[in-house]
Amino acid sequence: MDSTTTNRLFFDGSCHGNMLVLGSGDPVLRGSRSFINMEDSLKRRPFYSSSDELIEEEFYDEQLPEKKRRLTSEQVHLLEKSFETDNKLEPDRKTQLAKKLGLQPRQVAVWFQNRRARWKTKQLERDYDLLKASYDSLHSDYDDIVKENDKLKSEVVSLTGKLQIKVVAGVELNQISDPPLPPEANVELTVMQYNVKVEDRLSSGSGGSDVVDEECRQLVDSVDSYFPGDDYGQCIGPVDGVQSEEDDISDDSRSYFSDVFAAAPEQNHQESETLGWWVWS
DNA sequence: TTGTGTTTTACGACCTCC
DNA sequence: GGAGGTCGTAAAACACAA
Repeated sequence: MDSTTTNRLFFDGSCHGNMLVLGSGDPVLRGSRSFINMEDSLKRRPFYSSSDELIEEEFYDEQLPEKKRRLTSEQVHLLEKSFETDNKLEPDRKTQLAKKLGLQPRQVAVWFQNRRARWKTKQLERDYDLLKASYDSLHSDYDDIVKENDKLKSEVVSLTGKLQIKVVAGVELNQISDPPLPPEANVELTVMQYNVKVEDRLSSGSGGSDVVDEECRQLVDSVDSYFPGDDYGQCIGPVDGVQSEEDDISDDSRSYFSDVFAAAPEQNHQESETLGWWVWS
């Protein structure tokens, strides 16, 4: 048992001779208490319930252990009202309150100390709740942005793939054209149109099957799901001026995608870098 | 009734301010 | 240096489920 524990052993009765009797219907003995530690005997302080209960001084028993008792609801109510007015306790106010409540000034001071501690705990809980609500809101916004980001990314990938297929189509059509299309020709064919033309050519018995590159056919056959791979680059030649009549895009967009086409083989190897900033986590 | 968790009262140690 | 504050904690009082 440490000194603190020892000091907290109470004795019923007080060297100061104060004795408190029970309030009506209250079984709690209202005696004055202090510590058992002899070194602290001079620090002993009596407890009081109310000033008008300080009677029958000779009734107390020094041999009985002190009982810690709670303040009455009236005392607590008055203390609470005072606390609402000001949570700090000036000496005058402390004295007045103690006198009014029939308590030791020290008890009033301790009550305010403990009350401030409880208030602080509650305040911390309120602050935590506010911060958590704020965090949850931000997190929700973040999730929405990530979803929108993913959606836009997949849209870009899909559109880029489709446009690259059209480039391939333009190149192959040029290869099988008789006579070949001039390099600067503006190839305005959709993938569907390309497929029809190629099939017509192949079915004509002209021996054109040797011309069609099998790998490039595969690319054409998978327009919707195709994502640029390592093989498609070899099928792509100079593509300046290629555009589709189906794409309702601005001049700026066109020039952007032209750059994409020209850089496609390189992009194929650097895609993760190119799109890296899209990814937040 | 009893075991257990929570609240309240009270204290010591330490810190800050005048 | 003293008064009064916070902080951490002990222990009584209290609430409540089993």
